[in-house]
Amino acid sequence: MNRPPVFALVDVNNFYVSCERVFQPHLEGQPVVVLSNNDGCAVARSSEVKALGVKMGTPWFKLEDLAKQHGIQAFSSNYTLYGDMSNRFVSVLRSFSPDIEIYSIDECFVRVESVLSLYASTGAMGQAMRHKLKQWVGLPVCVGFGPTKTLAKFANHLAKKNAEFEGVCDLHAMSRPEREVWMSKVAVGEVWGVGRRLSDRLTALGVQTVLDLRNCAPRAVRAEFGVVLERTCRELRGFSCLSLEEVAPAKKQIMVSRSFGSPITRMKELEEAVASYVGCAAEKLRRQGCCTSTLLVFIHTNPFREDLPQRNVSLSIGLPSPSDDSRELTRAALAGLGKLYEPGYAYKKAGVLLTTLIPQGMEQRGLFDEQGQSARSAAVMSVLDKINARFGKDSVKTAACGTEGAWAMNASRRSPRFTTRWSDLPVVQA
DNA sequence: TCTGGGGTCCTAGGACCC
DNA sequence: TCTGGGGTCCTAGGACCC
Repeated sequence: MNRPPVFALVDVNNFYVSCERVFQPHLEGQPVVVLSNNDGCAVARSSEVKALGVKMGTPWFKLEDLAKQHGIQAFSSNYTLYGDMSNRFVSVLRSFSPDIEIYSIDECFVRVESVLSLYASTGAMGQAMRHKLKQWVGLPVCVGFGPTKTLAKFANHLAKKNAEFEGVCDLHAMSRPEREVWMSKVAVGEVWGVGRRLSDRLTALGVQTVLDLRNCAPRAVRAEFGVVLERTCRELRGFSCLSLEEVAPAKKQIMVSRSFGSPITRMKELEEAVASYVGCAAEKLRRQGCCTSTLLVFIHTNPFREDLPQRNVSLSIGLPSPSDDSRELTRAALAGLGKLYEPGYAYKKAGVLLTTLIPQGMEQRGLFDEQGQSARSAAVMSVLDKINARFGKDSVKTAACGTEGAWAMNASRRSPRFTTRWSDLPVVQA
């Protein structure tokens, strides 16, 4: 029963925009963008907006004229909504196959060779996925099938860009010459794992299309570009090098950083922002069941304002013994911030990075730690997390976070949390 | 006026060990 | 004139992903 692997890559079309449309159906067919934090850049575009030539990551202020002209509707990021919709997306996919890797908020790899016999064809399985996800969750997806992850990604790309596939592309169903024709039509930069830099270097060497890269000798690719691209090359040739990661590996670092709604000059506000980020990072840390022994704090000014003095500094702080206690981490971070802060600059962004993450119970305790201290700390943090889980984020936080939030980011265009707050439930008129 | 956030992996070089 | 071999750990920087 050792069938060769068949990977499906299921990807939601314009995920954030599609989530907004589920609860605001009048947006269907309209040009819509979703903006990054602080309403900075366009990070999701409806097909109507893409057709206007708007590129991923375009700053919103550069788009406003075009938006007025074409009636583009813009939304602030509503991560609570997108996260919840993502969970629903995954749970529907699990009804097709138990072998799933959640690759990103809007994409899953699925191993399907063990369940394909339930369908008339691989393509039929793909259409069944599309139909069920649209009906149950309201999200439009494309599906690509291939013998490796990289090829499934490529198939998904074809399904997205070419209407004749009707949202599902199965590379197995093609003849070899047919596959090669498609590979010769797509630029090498579209391959998963080939970014701008590699794409430029490859093109300069005459490797311009997906087919060109597939036809390279893997050994030569390794010598010139390293082991990562060699794997990509082998995957394009149909040898599976990347396996399905069903259990998400524990994070190796936890980062929380934000740009401010408006620049900050005062220490007090920086402290509040950093304390808030630490609280958020510490909560993630506890959810993963880890503690940390190193914490990095950074602050910087707005790099786009070349007319203003710039400051970009960070400090790594070692803790006397590993901790997951928001209060201890906050103390350490604020002490570090005190050393970084210089008046006279307009700070635009700050952040916290937890690096050395150690599983709970494996930590090396300090020689002079008091007995029982850790148990008390764990009890307090557990209550804190329970209250916030029940009554909403930030119901309880350290006093260092302040209450004014003058530094908070802009999100004036955010839609309601339709699926996660009683007060935001959509109302259906009878 | 206005430009996101959060990750991973690989490599090279230096410090240090026996 | 002439100075080994094998290894780990850490950091910084570069590349990639969504």
